[in-house]
Formats: sequence, structure tokens, C-alpha cells
Amino acid sequence: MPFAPDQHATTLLIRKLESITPLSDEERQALESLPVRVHVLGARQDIVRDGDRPTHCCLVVDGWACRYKLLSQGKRQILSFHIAGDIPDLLSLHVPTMDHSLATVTNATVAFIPHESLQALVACHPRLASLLWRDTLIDAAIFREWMVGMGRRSAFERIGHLFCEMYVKLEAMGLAGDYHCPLPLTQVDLADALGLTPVHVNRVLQEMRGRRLLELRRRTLVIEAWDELSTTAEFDPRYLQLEARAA
Amino acid sequence: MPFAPDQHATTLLIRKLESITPLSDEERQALESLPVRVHVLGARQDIVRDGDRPTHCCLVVDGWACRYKLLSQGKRQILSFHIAGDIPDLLSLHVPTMDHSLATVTNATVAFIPHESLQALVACHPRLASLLWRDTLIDAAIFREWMVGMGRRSAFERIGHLFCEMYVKLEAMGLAGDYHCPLPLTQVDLADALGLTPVHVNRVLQEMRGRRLLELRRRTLVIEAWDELSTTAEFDPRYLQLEARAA
DNA sequence: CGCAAACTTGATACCTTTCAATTCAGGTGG
DNA sequence: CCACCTGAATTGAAAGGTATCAAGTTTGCG
Repeated sequence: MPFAPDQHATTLLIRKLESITPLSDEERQALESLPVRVHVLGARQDIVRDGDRPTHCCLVVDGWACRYKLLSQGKRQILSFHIAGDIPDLLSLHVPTMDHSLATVTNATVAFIPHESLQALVACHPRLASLLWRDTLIDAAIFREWMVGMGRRSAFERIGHLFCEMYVKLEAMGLAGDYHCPLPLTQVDLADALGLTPVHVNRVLQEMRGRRLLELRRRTLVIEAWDELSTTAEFDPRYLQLEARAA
Repeated sequence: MPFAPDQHATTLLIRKLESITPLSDEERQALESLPVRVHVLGARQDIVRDGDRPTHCCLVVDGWACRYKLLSQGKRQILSFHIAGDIPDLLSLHVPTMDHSLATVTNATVAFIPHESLQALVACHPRLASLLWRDTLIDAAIFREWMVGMGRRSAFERIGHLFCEMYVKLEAMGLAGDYHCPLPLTQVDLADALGLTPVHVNRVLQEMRGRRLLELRRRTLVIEAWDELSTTAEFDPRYLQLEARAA
């Protein structure tokens, strides 16, 4: 049986939306007939750049992506990480010009969906519109949580919080379990995401390993003491709005 | 002529949306007939609390509001400030339970709009839905910019950036001009918004005054050297998506 | 097998926090 | 009209968490 990447992409999107509410046949079919263009990209490639006016949205099918902003003197702030099922630049549907860039972290396959098709989709299917809107709102909830981290949490708590967040997100997509998950980020990436220095990330990581909270090697994270890590990081997953999935 | 506060609230909303795109008569009328309930609140009162499941959204008509999260040990992170025309908890329309609180900063008048009415509005008027969606996306853009600040900018730059942002937002609503604007925030508020300490905010403020960049007294801010302040803070207002207004 | 990227380590500097008073400002009541 | 009161702003001294800078040392991969 031949591989059908297009279908895989839309199926992924349907699965993701159905984890929130069941869809009607009509809605499902509307999603299936979305004209997607699937691309395979290498690691660390820009998908959309700050200032661009995209004509497509990008659904992550496989691998990791991240959004980031560059400042003067080469400083970088990573704004979010994205995994399969995410549409990181869905916002371009209603805000024409990008205020940040989007890039792959790992090798990744992404599906591009034309704005017109999505525009038509949300015009005809208000419930799908709501679901997609909701998705951008959860994105914003994650931003808020990161703001709390950078504003009020120590380096240790910030790193622990990010690890808990990524684990839970991956687990919800069936990409992690048993406290094991992929974490294809360098210490520089972590530093740029958390507002820290790579050197300091390294030292905190060593402390975490020393305290037997986790293991992190060869791009995979093992959380050995979930309870201790999540409580000292004050991680409360409600903001991810995943409870529907559990039901 | 008697004061009609309800009408004032919907008019404000219409003005705000029309600053982005012109509305049809039908759309304008739909907005006008929104059943709003206007409340006058004192300063520093919670409007919605973390964990609540609101049944209404809150349009700020006058005064300032802010969103915040509380952490253990009484730490607080302010997530955003809101002025007339903003609907800070519009997200509750699609994400039922609040992951943060919303409170007044000053005495304020706010208009509550039932979810059902907004739900009906966006179902019947896709263009209004897009505009409101867009509003939540700009909110997220501001979060991202604050993340950059807390992650990668010095205290000086962060404070300067916030002042530029608030000035531009207020000016766009006709609430500021000539580099003068209201700024009814205490140094504690600023500290909690920027991830700093009140003591440090105080010292940086003194430096800014010393360098003749601004004056801040009696709850009003005067930016005396816009160019210098905005360039050292690397303030680029594109993320606020206000250019439409200028046209 | 060898190179480049990623990770470690050490020593030092510094921005920001802490803690603890003290001063100032605006609103109130006598 | 002034003394009083409370929240806000200011100051000083010292500690601390992170950043910097500058080497090493691994690891992964071609």
C-alpha cells in the first residue's frame, strides 16, 4: 500500500480537533478535502520569516518546529515549540504580516494549506472556526505561562516547567509515555527559550540530574521523579486545556 | 440629553472594530443590539478570577484593567494591561475556564456581554468573528513581545518598551497625544508586569529621569525623548498592527 | 578517524534582589 | 487649615543568582 502523505496530514488535523469535540461527517470531509502541500524539511530551516506575508498556513506533521524573534547583537528569543498537529502560523490567517519567524528544530515534515482554503473552511463551518480559534487561544495561554516563568520563576523552576509542559503535550499526541519523551533541543535552544544562558542551563541540568529528577541524553528526556519535578516547578497543566482528552 | 452608558459601550466597540475595517450597516446594527450590562467598579477589584468559568465577556469602557497570575509565596505576574475598547477575557468564549485573573487597575467602567449573544453574533457574522479573532491574536502578539522583553532585555529596555507600547496603544484610542499619556501604575505594578523588583524599577526610573528621557508624576507619563527611548528599547510597533488606523 | 557541534568546567563580574528604614504625597478629619 | 495617616516612592548596604569569557572535553556523524 503506497504512502499517502497528504491524507496523513489532514487525518492528523482531524484527530487533533476530534480530541476536543466530535466532528460531523460534513466537517470531517471539509477537512479531508483541504488542499495540502506536504514538504520535508531539514533541521534548523526557516519556514516563515519575520516580516513575511504568508499565503499559506503550516501544519506540523512530524518533527519539531519553533517560533523565535531575533534582536540586535544576535540575541534570540524562542517563543514556542511545536509538535505534530500544531499549526504555528495559523495567526497569519487574520494578521497579515508576521512579527516573528518560524523554523524547524529537527528534520520535519510540514503541510502547507492555502489561506483561501482555510478562509473558506471557517466561513462555512463555524464550529471548525471556533476550534481553530480555540487553538490560537491555547497558544496564548502557553505564552502567558512562559511569561510567568521568565518573570517570576528561577532558572531551575523554568527548566523543570518546560520539561513538564513538553512531556504533557507530547503525551497528549501519543508521542510520549512512561515519563519518556523526545527532546531534540540543544542547551542553547533551551537557554533562548527560557531567557537564560547556555552555561547556566548546563549547570542547572547537572543539578537536576544530580538530584535524580531526570535524565537527558541523546535527545530524549526521562523524568525520573515527576511529582517532585512538577511540584517544585509549580506545573499545573490546566492551561493546556487537555482534560477533554482524558475523557 | 441623558447619558446612555449602554450605547456608549457598543459605540466604543464599533469604533474600535471600524478602525480596522469598515463595517456594513447590518454588522453595525448587530453590534449595537448586543445586550450589554454596564458596571462601575472601584480600583483594584477582581472582575474574573483564575479558575472561574465566566458566562460573560468584559469590555473595558473606561479606566485600566490588567490580567495577572498569582504564584506561591505571594509572587504575582501581570500579563497585560487593558484600556478602553479592549475585551480582555474574550478568550473565555472558547476556553471555558480561566487560567488567570482579570482585575481593574483604576476606577473603571466595564460592560458585560453574555457569551450567548457573542456566540450568536460570530455565528451570523463571519467577518465580525474574524475581527474578534484577530483581536485575540494581537493580544498574543503583545504577549510574545513581553516574552522577548523578560527573556532578553535589560530592566531599562523593558521599562522603556512598556512605556512606548502603552503610549502607542493609548494614542490609537485617542487617549494620549503629544507624548503625554495617563499611566496609573505603581512601581509595584510595573515590577510585577516586567519581572523586576519594585526597588529596581525605582532606580531605573530615576536613571531615565536623569537622562531626560521622560517624566512620570501623578499618574501621568511624559516622554521627553521619544526617539532615544524607543530606539534604546528597540521598540518597533509593528506587532500592535495599528498601521490600518493611520490610513 | 576526524571534524564540528554540543556539552562541560572554572574563575570572575555584575545586574538585580533582599532587607530594612526613611521620606514623600495625597486624602481625611478635627 | 493643619495635623494625621496610609500607600507609594526612595535610599543604603550587602547578598545572590546569572551572565561573561575562555578554555577544554565529549559526542555524533560523514
